[in-house]
Amino acid sequence: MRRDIFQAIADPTRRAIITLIALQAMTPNAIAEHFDTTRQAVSKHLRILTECELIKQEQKGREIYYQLEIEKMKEIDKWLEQFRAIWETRFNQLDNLLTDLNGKKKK
Amino acid sequence: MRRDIFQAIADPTRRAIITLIALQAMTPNAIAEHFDTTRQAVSKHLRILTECELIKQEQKGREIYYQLEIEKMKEIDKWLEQFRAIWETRFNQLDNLLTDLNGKKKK
DNA sequence: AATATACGCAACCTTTTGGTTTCTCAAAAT
DNA sequence: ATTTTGAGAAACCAAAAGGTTGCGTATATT
Repeated sequence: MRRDIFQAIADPTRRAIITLIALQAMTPNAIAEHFDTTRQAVSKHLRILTECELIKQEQKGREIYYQLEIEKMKEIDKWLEQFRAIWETRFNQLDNLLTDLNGKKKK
Repeated sequence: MRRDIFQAIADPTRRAIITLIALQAMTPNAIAEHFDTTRQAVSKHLRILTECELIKQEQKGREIYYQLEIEKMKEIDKWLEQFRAIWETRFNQLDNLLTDLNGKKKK
């Protein structure tokens, strides 16, 4: 069973859950109300998200509040870093090209 | 058949392919040499990546070079944006807290 | 004490995924 | 002209994903 962040965010429902609880912790029932599935299905998604440590639980009486581990989200950002370097380079190349063209014009 | 970027980058082999061809276009055979699978398996991954427009092909004789569509990668970045806002806010809150503590110390 | 609620867990089912093997076709090499 | 090489397409398969229903248990409510 592969369980990493990229796997976790592949599912659109899970991405929606992440967005939903990003600002405030919620219980499985409360979350399920936002979707067109059963609580159990949501519960499964929550388990997957928990297993890859994207969310954490906090028990309050018989209710369990799920909260986003925002720090973990940075791992995606970290992976993107290598490509960001490329698209910024592309931008710089364009920039240089424009500068060169300007230079030629001025000559 | 769901075919979006998040789905595409969920597979570790596909992420590796993306990284591999990020800097220079490669043929399926050349790509497959880097992995422990058959060319056909790689070919399937390439098809999925092509379908969600993360890569594009360029035919040269009987060889097909696959190249990363770096622009498409920005869509992931775009999704992350909402969370970046949160983790920067958290940082600011911490910053404010530290400032407050400093203020109290100074009093 | 009895009932209702919140939740996780397990069993089960269907569809999707990731892979392999085989086939075909077009371009290159001999 | 024949053979080799690069590559997509199709058929097939095992494993995983995503969902459902049913059950057990702990906490609240009455």
